[in-house]
Amino acid sequence: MPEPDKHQQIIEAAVRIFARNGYYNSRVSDIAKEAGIASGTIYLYFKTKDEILVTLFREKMAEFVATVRKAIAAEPDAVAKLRRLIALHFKLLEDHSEMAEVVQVELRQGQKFFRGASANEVSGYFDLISSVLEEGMAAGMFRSDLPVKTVRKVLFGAMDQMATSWVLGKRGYKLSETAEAVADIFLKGLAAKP
Amino acid sequence: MPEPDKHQQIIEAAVRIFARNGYYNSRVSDIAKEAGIASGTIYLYFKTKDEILVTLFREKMAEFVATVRKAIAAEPDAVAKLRRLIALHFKLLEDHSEMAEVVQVELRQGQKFFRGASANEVSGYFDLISSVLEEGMAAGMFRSDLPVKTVRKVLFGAMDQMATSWVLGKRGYKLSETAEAVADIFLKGLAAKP
Amino acid sequence: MPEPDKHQQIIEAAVRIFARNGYYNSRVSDIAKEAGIASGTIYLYFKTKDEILVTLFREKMAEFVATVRKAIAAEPDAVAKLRRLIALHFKLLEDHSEMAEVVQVELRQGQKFFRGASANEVSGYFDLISSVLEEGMAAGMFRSDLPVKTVRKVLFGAMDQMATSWVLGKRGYKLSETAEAVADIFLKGLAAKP
Amino acid sequence: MPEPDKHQQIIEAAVRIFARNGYYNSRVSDIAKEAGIASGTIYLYFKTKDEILVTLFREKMAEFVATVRKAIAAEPDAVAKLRRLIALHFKLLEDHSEMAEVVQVELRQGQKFFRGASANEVSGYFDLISSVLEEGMAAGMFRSDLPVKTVRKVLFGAMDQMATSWVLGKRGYKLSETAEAVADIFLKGLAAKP
DNA sequence: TATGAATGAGCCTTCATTCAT
DNA sequence: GATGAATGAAGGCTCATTCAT
Repeated sequence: MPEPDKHQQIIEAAVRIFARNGYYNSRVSDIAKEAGIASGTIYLYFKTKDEILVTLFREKMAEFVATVRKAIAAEPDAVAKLRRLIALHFKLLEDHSEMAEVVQVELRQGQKFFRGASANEVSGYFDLISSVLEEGMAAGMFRSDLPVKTVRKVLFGAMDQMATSWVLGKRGYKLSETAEAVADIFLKGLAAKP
Repeated sequence: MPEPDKHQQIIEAAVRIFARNGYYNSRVSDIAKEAGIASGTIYLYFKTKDEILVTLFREKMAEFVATVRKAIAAEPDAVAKLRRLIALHFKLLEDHSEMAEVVQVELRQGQKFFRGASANEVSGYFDLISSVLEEGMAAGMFRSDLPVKTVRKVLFGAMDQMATSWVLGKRGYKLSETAEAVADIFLKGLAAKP
Repeated sequence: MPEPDKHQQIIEAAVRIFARNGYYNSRVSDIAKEAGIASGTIYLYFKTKDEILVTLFREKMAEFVATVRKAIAAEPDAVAKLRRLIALHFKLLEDHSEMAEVVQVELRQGQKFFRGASANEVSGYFDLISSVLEEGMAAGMFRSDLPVKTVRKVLFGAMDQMATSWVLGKRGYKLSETAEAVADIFLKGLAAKP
Repeated sequence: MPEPDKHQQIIEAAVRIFARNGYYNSRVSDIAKEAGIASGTIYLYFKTKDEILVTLFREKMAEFVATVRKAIAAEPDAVAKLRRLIALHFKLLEDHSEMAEVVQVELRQGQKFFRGASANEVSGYFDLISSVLEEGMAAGMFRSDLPVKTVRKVLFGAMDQMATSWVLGKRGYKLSETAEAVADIFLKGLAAKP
């Protein structure tokens, strides 16, 4: 009976290793060493090296989405939900900087990440964002003259780029402190008011 | 005397091959075959496989930035420039779909791309965007109460995500037709007007 | 736990392969096949192909010197020691003809052998020869009017050339039977006595 | 009509290059550059890279033997001839230190040098040495109780080792100044006289 | 379950040699 | 003859994966 502990150990070790060296420059044996087990043992829990990456992302993403979903549920309206979502997106990455490194930088491996299994995981988050947008439109708080999909991509892209930039810049400032500005642009736009 | 033609042949072949298989799943010999030359010939023009990727990006990016810069120079004001920039960003990727594949998907190899030499190339584009934003702020067309850097990241992130999504979705629609919606959100914001 | 057996297997296989084809014309995979293992296994025991050669020489040389040292210790005086050393030098090469092939012919790779690590191993043998010479000089059995270093080189060179010539001549006679003549020339000289 | 000049240029360039980097670490293109010609031109004068080495040795060796032969012809008897031969052997190497590097160190490539064509060239020198020895034996100046071949090998080996040692020791002293000691040991032997 | 030694397919790169100009 | 760009075979080394213990 596979120990869930060991599974988790491997995932956590992989996060650290991938964050440090990148996926292609990490050996399975590096992960094993970091996890304090033999490299063969990895294969009792994961079929391939790729599967580690995919599983890691799947699980972390699910956790992430669950946390965000729960948090925004407590907010009174779509605008508040949106602000909370943005703030939390940044806060969670900030608090898990190794994971942020993996997600923002290492996981952007073409074939492996964007296509393939992980697509499904990401779409869970996309759906969550979309639901907030739709709620806001229905409530008349958000404009309804734009395709939700486009709006969702614009918002996600904006947050994602903020995060990537923060990771690449060696995390030299607090990502979460930029949340309000991002929410503000997204809600009110850049144009000067007449 | 190394022919510039051959250099270009190799770059173009590499774009096609990387777009098809991804960088790590492309053999140098694949590129050579695609270019119709012997694999050893590659090494008369590039020191390593990595250098092909980096050079490819550098040159294509420089071209891209030059094209955009020239186009927006003709526009009368910052708002027009911004709309033109967004439209062109999408149009150029649309017209070079293999390059788009490489840039949006394959090139996101952590260590190799974001860090390293390519960082400089990207920042050329970032600077261009920033200059438009600053021009608009100076002219009173854009809000001045937000950090330019943040605004720039939001815009770039939005465009980038639109592009990535389009590439991953097998380019099943016209990316350039989404340009106006993106510009609109960015300028006017999502919030419903009172 | 890396098996010492396998280390030795590889060394012995390498001796046979190098003796047969020469270092530069031997593939690592040839050694692996000869040792009855997979070629990747070699790299669990040696970092590079070069390291096999160097290690091989180091170990065999240490063995050689130890054997000679032990044998001459039993001899009563410097002349007897010298004769024994010459006889054993030849006998040992004769009994390990593949190793002789490698040492006399293949190992004379400029950069790799003479310079570099192996220099230290050779000097162990040189020191042993020198100590016998010095003992003989101190005892008044050998002339003291000549630099020990020169005498040592002359002796070693003479033995070495005898060995090389024997190896190149396909070992068509018994090398050890020439030992006495060599010792005789070295001790008494070529000049006719008045 | 192949220019003899170009042939010689290539040989001289090869001596310098091989002396500097060793045979296996020298590229044909290095030799070409050193000779101030295009690498393809080499192949108008030599069939292969190997042939350069072999020819180089053949020609230099022939020159060497001719010089020594002529010099000793002028000497009155076998002892004088022998002393002259030893002195000249050292002197010539000393005066052509790049060639010495090649001959003593780089040329000792098993398969390529000792066997194969070069064997013939060396034997010319061996014959010359033998002829002096035989002359001395016939004249009663040298002992006749030893096989000429053995005596010849001992002498050549002694000289060769002196030279090798001098080359490896970065030529930090004058090789030619050791000639007398070598001759002395060879003629009178090491044993103390009663 | 756990181990880690062993496997061997895979690939980048080098460089002697060729040949069209 | 001279050039040097082009060729392409060859091989050292890595590392994900397996499997006997």
